[in-house]
Amino acid sequence: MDKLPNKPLTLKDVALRAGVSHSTVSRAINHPELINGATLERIMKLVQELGYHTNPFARSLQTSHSSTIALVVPSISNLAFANLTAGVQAALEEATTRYDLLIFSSDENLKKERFICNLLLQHRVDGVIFVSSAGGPPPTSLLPENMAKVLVERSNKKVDSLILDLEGGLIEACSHLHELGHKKIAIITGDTTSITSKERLKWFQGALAVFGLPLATEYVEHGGWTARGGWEAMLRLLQLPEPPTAVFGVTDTIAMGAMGAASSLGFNIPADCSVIGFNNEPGSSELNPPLTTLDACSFQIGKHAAEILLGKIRNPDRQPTEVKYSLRLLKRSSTAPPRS
Amino acid sequence: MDKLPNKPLTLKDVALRAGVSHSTVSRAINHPELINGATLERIMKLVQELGYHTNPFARSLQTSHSSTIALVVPSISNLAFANLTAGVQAALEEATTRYDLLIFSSDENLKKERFICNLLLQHRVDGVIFVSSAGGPPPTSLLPENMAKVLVERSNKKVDSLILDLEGGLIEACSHLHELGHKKIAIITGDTTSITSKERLKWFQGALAVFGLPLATEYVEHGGWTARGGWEAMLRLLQLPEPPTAVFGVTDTIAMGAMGAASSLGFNIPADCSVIGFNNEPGSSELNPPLTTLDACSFQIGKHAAEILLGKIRNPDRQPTEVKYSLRLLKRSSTAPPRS
DNA sequence: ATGAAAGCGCTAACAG
DNA sequence: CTGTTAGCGCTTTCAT
Repeated sequence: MDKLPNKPLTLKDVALRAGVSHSTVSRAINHPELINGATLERIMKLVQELGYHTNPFARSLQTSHSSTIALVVPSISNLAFANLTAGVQAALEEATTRYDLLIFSSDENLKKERFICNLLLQHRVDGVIFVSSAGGPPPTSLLPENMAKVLVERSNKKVDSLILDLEGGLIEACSHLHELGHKKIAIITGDTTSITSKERLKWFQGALAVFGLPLATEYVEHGGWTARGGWEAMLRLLQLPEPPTAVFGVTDTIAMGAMGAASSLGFNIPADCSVIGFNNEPGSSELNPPLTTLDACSFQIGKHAAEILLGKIRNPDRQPTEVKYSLRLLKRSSTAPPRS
Repeated sequence: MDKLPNKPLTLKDVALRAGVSHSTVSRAINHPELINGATLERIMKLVQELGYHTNPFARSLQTSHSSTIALVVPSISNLAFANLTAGVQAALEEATTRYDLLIFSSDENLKKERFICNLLLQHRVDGVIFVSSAGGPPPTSLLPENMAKVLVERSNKKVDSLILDLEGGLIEACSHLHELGHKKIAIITGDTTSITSKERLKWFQGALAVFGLPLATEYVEHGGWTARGGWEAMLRLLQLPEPPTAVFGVTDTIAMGAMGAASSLGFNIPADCSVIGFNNEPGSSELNPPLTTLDACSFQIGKHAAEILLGKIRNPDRQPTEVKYSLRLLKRSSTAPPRS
């Protein structure tokens, strides 16, 4: 008739019923190989029946690790990052040891990123995955040397990192456009300041150069990472005295907005203007028209990042590596030869 | 020259330097009003300088609350839920006391949902927000009475819940279609089993009835919650001997896929077929054409849910309430009169 | 207003 | 193989 909010069981409760000491129960759970077969069985059955669960606070206090990892993304409400997050979750579910996932949004804001680092420190997460942080140096320096880290889309010799082969990917994209006969090719980046934008712009320009194509300043627009931004940028591009015949959006979302804008103006995609995106976000192949894009395998990368992180936690002495993902160009219907 | 991975400071470290006992430091942090002004100041300055942070495990072990809340969504890589998540994060950031956010995906899977409940139990989260759980009764019964909970898009007298006014919203949507002159209206749901699908279908059918419109069985399709699914469902609909002149997708993502499919077949949206979505996901207004949709304010709802949860944690005795969100129909360009 | 002491539940020596 | 013991770092009576 215990009316109290049933207090969780403790090791002692189990020990009492099993007729052993609480440390034996602890051992049974953490190092079963050290326990007599019969006793072990008896204990584990009891644990099952009673539904005992180790108090994570007590355990963490003792072991000083939290079984928690953190993921820091610029924004969770961005399909590519949401996808990457799902990949991380998937890896965590497959892992043999349970890890909880704490998610933070940095909003591409350096100050907030530092604040988050502080939080990670306080909460003593076992590891952290940083995705394409804001400008400046990755904030990993604010974190203890011995905290496992992996960087995504940002490189740093001293930390494991997963990066994209922007050079190769953008050459492939520009090659495609070049083969179709495009000469006037514009780009819509996310913003003017973020490293992500700058890098994609840089390699895009480099790729154009490979084909002897210049990049006029008026062909560099900024879309604020949103569909709306892509829309507005496209409007500006299309109003140019000499509008581009092809546009690269540094994100599918931006590219989608660009296509919407063009269509709203009565332009036909791809006949009047080709569009290429980046990420292969879910749904991009169902747009009108289906979007040609560079597939960045966000889910896969998230999963891989988590696997690397878990490995690093298990074996902290492994040398940091950098793995480079190549981008695959998915040719769909948003690209075609320019109107002659 | 301490080479060790600098161990975090403890209360004792601070106490030592401040020339007081560790309990005084603890009090200074948790109950400053009990401490002598001068001492308090001295201690807090030290805390600042040294960068001391309470060890969360020790505190939680003592207080048995975790300063962590959980969010359980069907899938994080779904724009509406990602948006809702962002709303939850926003509320947490604005709150006076820090709470960490643990995120779980239930995949609309009852078994997994139960597993997650188990996890929540083990991790002793202070509260949980369940979003449109899988079929069956909400799993809140598996959780201790005294754990704060809020349900989103699922109602339950005994728990705070946020629900959508599907009835009103769908009547508005159908009214719009009816006024435009549509008679042959189809629906693409998410799946055949989930409560979310069933409810939206039910109220859609009810809304059609309000205008004297029947819903033929062949006008009920299922899109698996994805753009691809919406695409395929639309293909089936359009191949019917008598294809619908308007389609309601229970999700913008599904509706987007439906529009893409129609376009790929050479149909013009909205001239040949109107499309209405649900959620007003980011980007829906930049589609080709911009999608008419029922705005479900996901971000706002997430934020509100978190606020309610925090209130509940603070004041557990408050009566559970149910707040109903009305849906606003955003008329954009994907709806028009049917071809005469 | 402050200190001493107990103990949250657990893990990991250390004995036996 | 198992029990005893000593903390992990903190909050909170209970004294003073």
